[in-house]
Amino acid sequence: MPTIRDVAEKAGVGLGTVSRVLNDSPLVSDTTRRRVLQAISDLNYTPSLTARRLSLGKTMTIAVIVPFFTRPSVTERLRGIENTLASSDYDLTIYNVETVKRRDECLQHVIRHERADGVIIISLSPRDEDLPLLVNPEIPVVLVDANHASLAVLNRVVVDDVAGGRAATQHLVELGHQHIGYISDYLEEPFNFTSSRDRYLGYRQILEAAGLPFRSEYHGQGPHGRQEAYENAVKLLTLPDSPTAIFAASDTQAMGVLQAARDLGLQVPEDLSVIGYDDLEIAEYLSLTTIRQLLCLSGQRGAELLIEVIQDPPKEPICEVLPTELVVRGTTAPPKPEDENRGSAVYPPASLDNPSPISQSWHTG
Amino acid sequence: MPTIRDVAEKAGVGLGTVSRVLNDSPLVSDTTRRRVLQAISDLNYTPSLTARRLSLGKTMTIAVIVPFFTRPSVTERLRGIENTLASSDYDLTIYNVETVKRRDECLQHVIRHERADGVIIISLSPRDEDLPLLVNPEIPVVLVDANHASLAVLNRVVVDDVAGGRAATQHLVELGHQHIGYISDYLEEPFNFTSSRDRYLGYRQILEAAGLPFRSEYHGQGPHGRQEAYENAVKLLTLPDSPTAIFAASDTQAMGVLQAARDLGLQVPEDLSVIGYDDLEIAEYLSLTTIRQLLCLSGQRGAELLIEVIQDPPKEPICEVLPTELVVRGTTAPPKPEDENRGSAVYPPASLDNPSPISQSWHTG
DNA sequence: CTGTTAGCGCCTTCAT
DNA sequence: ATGAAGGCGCTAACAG
Repeated sequence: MPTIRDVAEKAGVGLGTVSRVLNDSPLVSDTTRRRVLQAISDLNYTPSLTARRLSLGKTMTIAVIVPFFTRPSVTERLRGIENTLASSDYDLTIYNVETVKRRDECLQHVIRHERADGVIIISLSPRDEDLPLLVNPEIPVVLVDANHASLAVLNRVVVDDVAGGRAATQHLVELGHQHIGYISDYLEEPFNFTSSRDRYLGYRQILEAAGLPFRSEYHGQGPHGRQEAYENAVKLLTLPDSPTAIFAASDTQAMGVLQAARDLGLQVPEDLSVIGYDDLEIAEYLSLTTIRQLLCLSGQRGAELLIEVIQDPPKEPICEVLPTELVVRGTTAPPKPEDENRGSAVYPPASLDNPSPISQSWHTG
Repeated sequence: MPTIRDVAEKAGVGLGTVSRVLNDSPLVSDTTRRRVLQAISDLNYTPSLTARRLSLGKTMTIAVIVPFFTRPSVTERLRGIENTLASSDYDLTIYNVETVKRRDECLQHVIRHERADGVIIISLSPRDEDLPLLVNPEIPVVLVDANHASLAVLNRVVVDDVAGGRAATQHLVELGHQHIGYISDYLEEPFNFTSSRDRYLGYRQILEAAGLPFRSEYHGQGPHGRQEAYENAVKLLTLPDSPTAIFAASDTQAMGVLQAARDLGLQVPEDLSVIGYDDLEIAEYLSLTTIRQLLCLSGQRGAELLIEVIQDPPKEPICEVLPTELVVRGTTAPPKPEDENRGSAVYPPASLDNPSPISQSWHTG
């Protein structure tokens, strides 16, 4: 493997000159430059990234710490990051986090020296005990999708999930629903995700504003996932006084709700309205009403912000808020009139123990 | 930022000694080691990865070149890679490729010096002109999901997609279908993906074995994607003599087929059988019959293989073949008897120009 | 304009 | 068991 020294010899020039043409400095005569270039291509030489990193004191890479990076919402964010990094000089290294232990490892090791020039942390909202690490970090940090009062000291790109939660709930209220369920991740879980909590707040705010009581049995929490949401939805929908509408904290969870409705023989949106959150690509396929957030853009802005911050650190932490938008499709409609005075519904329990494979059937209202 | 030299001074030892305890060499007395360790923790010292890389001549990172890394099948593979790398000392850097130009850039730059100790290339089947780069690479290369005769010289992890294509088609034939369509990516496209082609071969083989004619109008090709598959499916299903079953080259494309069936008022599986490929998580949700391939495992094996190859290069290229499996769910069934002698079906063209949002309804046979 | 020199931080001989 | 010295490949500052 040829080094810069070999090139210098071959071209009959000094070592520094080669370096200069490599970094296209203007301080090289055209003829020398040509000679060096020739030698470079003769030797099939490529500069060593590692050596250059050491010399420059930069790693030329950006690290992303991300939980569960196969979740569609997460990959969209990553795509935004990758896209903007691709047109920069930074490499992208990914640390996927699926356990609390690994999250802590990553926070400790990655943010420290030499692994990256900057870090983007997705959806992981640092605990108070992590803050010291992040507030005066050795390398710049940008948080994406982590909203927390105490995070005001950090650079971040967020969405107003409380407002999103309000928008979703408001939509259902305006349709005339009075029995509105909410299905989400555990509000308290070890990763300290904030989105379910914030959307929950918005949900509560609208209920209150509309004079509707909050009922804890209308709130199904569980691990993130379609299947878990399915189970929670079944619980809500078999309640004596079951909701006529369900707000799911993500499109994935909304899919579980739709599945539950199907298996219980409920028509969507006639018998049950469902609204999701995210506007994944699949939401359109399912004709799912949802709250759109700009996932890909959040990654893009996060990466752009990080690069800015690396280039010149801001005095004050920067916070960028991305908008949300209600997208009305086919899974929400006014409740049936008779739902007003319905008693306890009875469903064939057989379909629960042994849910029929698929018998889906809903129409736009 | 403290260096090894600071630690040495603080501990009152030589620079080499610190290095030794860092790499837990046995050639250090217990007392000295303790003293050094103390200094390290006092100074909150961490060794510089970059310097160590340069000195060791290793990058301690593995690069993955991957097209369209937001596709679910791809992220599953990536997850397998990430998981096995997480428990190793390697970092993972990702090069996402969405254009041919970028693919070529990546092949050129990444495989060359110093960016990584090894490369995993997913689903990108190198052209003959790329082979020289890969056959005597500067760093080890493992291909995942790239099957090609001329690739026998490379390490790789593959699935027998021809067999998978056969299995899918065979299943439909056994159910009694005689009019079987195939919807896939373009068989020839710039990225040189092999999967659609191989599955196509399997499809053809079974048709022939079953004495069924191949009809080119039964093969819909287009760019990868649900929407594109939808449009192709509509074409097939509005043919005068439309197929009673469709084999889609991926679950994503199968979703487009299901959507088309829905919009055309066809019941699945009564009027139309659909089989996909991959067994994505969503396949179960959709009760989609499909060919399962072990996506996550393919990534895992790829990473493991690469690490092996880095540690000691094999004499002969290693090829590992992963199995496929037919998973029968609710979208395939025998054709209706009356389909045998059906003429040209007539569908309301309105539903094509303005497809109804969702009116899905199928049952297991 | 260009050659030379001194690091960047660490690992690894080589003496001791 | 340990300290000193040389080198990994490159950049940047300094003379010329």
